[in-house]
Amino acid sequence: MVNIKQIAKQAGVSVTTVSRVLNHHPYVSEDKRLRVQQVIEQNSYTPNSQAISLIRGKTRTVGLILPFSHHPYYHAIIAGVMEEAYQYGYHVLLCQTSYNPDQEREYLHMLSTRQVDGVISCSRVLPWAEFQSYSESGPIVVCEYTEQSNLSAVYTDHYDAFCSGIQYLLDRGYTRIGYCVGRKTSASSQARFRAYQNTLHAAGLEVYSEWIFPDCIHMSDGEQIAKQIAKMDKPPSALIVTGDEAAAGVMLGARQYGLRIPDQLAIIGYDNQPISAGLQLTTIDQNLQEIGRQAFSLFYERSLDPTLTSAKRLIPYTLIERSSV
Amino acid sequence: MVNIKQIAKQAGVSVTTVSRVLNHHPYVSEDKRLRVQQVIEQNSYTPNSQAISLIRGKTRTVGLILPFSHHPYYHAIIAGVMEEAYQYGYHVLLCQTSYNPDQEREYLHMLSTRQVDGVISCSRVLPWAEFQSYSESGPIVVCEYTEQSNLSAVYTDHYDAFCSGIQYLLDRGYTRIGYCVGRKTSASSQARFRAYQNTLHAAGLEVYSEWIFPDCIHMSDGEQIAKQIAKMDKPPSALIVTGDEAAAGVMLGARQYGLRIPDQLAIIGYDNQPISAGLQLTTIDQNLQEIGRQAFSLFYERSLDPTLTSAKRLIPYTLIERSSV
DNA sequence: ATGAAAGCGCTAACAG
DNA sequence: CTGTTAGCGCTTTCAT
Repeated sequence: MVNIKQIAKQAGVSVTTVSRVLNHHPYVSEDKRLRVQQVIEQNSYTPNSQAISLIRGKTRTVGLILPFSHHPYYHAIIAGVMEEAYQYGYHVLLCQTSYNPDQEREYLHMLSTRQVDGVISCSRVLPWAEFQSYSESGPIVVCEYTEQSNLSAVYTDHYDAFCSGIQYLLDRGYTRIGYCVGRKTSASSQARFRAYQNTLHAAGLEVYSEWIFPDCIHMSDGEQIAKQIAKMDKPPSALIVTGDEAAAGVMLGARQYGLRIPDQLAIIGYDNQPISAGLQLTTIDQNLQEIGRQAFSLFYERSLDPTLTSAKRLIPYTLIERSSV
Repeated sequence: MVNIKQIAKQAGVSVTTVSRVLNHHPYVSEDKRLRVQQVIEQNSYTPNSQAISLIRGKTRTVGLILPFSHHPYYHAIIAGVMEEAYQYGYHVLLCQTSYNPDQEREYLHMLSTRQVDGVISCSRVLPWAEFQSYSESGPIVVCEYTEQSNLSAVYTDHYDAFCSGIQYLLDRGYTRIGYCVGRKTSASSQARFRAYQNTLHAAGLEVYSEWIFPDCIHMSDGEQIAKQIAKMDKPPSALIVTGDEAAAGVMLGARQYGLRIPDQLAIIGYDNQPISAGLQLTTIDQNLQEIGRQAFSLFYERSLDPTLTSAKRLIPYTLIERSSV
């Protein structure tokens, strides 16, 4: 592997001059610049980015932490982050945690070891205090709501979005409303539970805990839930499912188990994934790609100017009406 | 940021000793080891990985090149690569090319700049000769068939898989067989065309070019094709669609445009994605996750032992019978 | 068992 | 405009 020293020698100049040519500095005579460039070409020399990262203290890489890379929800965010990162010449290091706190620590730790300039997290499992402590080593952006002062955040108002989904169902005469979420303990699931309680209470309706289905993430989860509902004595007549993939599962399961949509079961999905368009599924689009883009740009701004304080960005959602309600 | 020198000073030892402790070398007295470890803890010191990469000439990172991160096909491969990479303590850098040759070059170039130890490519657009030239700087694995001697490859026998799909349809009495592919010019599409021609000719059937649909990648593409088919004077009665997402689109479109499945249109998908299970779609599973895993392990072996020559690995496929045929 | 010193490949004062 | 020099933070001979 040829290095800058050898280039300098071959071109008969100092390494500094080579460095200047490399970095497009002014004050290099035209003939030397040409000579150096020629030698660089001849040797197809390229600077070692490890050395540059070491000296500059920057890697132009951001870590993207997610629980698993197997779900369209994360793909949408990945796509948004990648799009923006590419714009600014940054690389994205994929960090899969499987919700394992040790693995999460390990990845956050890359901030301390300067392997990445910052981190974007889609799935914190560590307690906020510990999680936040890593931000001493570089900007961290989370894709969920937080009040932690050192963390930047890009998020959907899940409470509000859920209320509006429920209200949409109420407005259309549905009174037996249920919902499906992913991990019950997540902050967004808790916000949704509050939204559910408050909106139904306000409408003078009762809340049945049997109509709340947790651990509904993949298509197969949705199918199982449809199966359950088909057997219930007192089934919900409408369902909000936080994720189009799972919602699609409910739809397909409903078909299998003889539930007509939307007559017997109305469904609102989440995220406006391609599948929701295909199935004519009404859905709440929380604009995941935009969340990814904004997450990167929040990281980027703070990376350029470390004196910047953390920022919070609320991303608006849209209810997309199709024919599953 | 505290460095090894400061740790050494605080612990009253040399940097060498600290380095030894860090790297679990023998020949460090127990008391010094303890002292050093304490100081490391106190300062929550972590070695700078840029410096280590620089000195070792390795980054423990592999670049994963793909055209876009917006399709379940790539997610499955990503998941496989990530799984294996994690096992060996490697990181994965995501490199999105949008099929742009310049971008592809740029990413391959990271091999020369030592930003990654190797590259796994799911989407080569550069000519083989140029593409292969980058392998001088490190191992490259492609997820497609190639005869290039310096490239490792993990691939499905697309010719064979396609033949068996067509044969499956022929065996069930279908004679008007068509198919959908992604990019028509890709090597796999060409193999499929040959498989199509040869198998149909062997069966004494004619080949209609109108039954070959290119650019069928996303769900919406599939829907459009169903629409076209519904309008055709002489429509195919069976279709192989290389990708379950697109196949799902065809199914859903078929429903919309009044084609019964499988009576009026039989469909075989590809990849055994979750959606195919949901829709009861018969599909050819080319085991994408395994392709990802093997791709990493091929990279890994060559990275450990650079004298190793390139390897080719054929991954078997399976036809999964459900009810769309 | 321990440390001094020489780099890894590059950038950036500083001096000319 | 150009080159000398001192590091960036770490590992690794080579002495001791």
